[in-house]
Amino acid sequence: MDYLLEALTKQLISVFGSILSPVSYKKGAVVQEGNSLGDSLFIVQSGLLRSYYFQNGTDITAHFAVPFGIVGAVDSILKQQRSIYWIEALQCSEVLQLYYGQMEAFLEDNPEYERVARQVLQMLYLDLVERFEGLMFLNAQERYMHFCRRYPDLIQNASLGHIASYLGMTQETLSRVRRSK
Amino acid sequence: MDYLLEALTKQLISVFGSILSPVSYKKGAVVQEGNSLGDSLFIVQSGLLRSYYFQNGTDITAHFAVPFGIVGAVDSILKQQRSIYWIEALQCSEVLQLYYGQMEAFLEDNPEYERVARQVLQMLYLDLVERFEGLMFLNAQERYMHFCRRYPDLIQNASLGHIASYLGMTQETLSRVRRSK
DNA sequence: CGCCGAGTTGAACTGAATCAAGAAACGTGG
DNA sequence: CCACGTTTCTTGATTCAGTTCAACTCGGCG
Repeated sequence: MDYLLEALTKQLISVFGSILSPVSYKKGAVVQEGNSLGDSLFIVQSGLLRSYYFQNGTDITAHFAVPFGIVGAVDSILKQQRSIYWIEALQCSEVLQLYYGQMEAFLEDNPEYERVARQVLQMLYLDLVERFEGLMFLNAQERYMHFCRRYPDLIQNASLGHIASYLGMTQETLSRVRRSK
Repeated sequence: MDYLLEALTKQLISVFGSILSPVSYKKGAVVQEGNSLGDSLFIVQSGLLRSYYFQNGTDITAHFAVPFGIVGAVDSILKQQRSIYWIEALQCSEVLQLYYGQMEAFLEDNPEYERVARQVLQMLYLDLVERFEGLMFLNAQERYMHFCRRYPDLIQNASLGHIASYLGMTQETLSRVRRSK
């Protein structure tokens, strides 16, 4: 699954190379403010980012982005509205910033690359299907085990609370799950 | 939200018109067998279809497709593998069948229409985000109320069990939710 | 040192699942 | 048109996973 992501990301970099800007963030930095127009996607080269939003005042992790991963305010980009998502660097990170407007313009001129954009979206979609089914059919422990297999590196680098909200459980529950296995 | 879907579907019909085949199904008909290569998308013109799959022997509704909606074995199409989804007509229905292979070939020749395909995928994605967040943050009653607002016609045409599994609850729970409000 | 955020642990509570039994609705054939 | 069996829906009693709330531990770091 992840080699697929890697291949796709490399393709993305080679196709959009001319409009990508490398940026570095240090640990804790805000990459993109919420409640604003999120105009970029970020392709992670090293480090770790997280997107999150607030639901009744509590911080909910929407997505973790590890190397070769992509993160962005998808709602803002797809719906042309202010984003609910904040993006922050959980570790010192290097990313390639891709302005969505520039990408659109580029694709306008080079529609033969639309396919790559579509594949990125397909990947996002399939990812979400997996998370959705996890919520539907797996209990807290199973979701966590699945997460550990999928993102082994995150277990040390993301905090309990961040992971718990990503998995749709309280941090107390995740803490108990961890102890019990 | 739904006028957007309607606009997109009309665009889809006008762009791919030459490779769409009208087909009719009577109530209860199997539109596409599961466990096979699902090679088509279906654009609903009238009636009601449902896609579903089996999870530990129980029938889970993945998607309802009302007029202007689209249904297909997305897993099969995106991952090139046998589909877990079955598609059936819940009412006598008229659809436009779009063979995915033909669509790919068509897009190969006319990449300027890739954008339309991407928009369809975006819509599927945003739909799924909404369902995901519903599962995360809403209780059984809230999910059902949301469903009623979104698909008012389905309440009479789909069975309790079909709706319950779509919403991620048992049919007993849905029955109680209905009584209580 | 003492504070502060992050994680742990405990006890009580709760929404929904499960299991089991009936009631209603439905269609099919006599 | 009724009788029958099947499927769909309802209702009740019980159980359980996970939440909530509250207190406590631990490990830095000023």
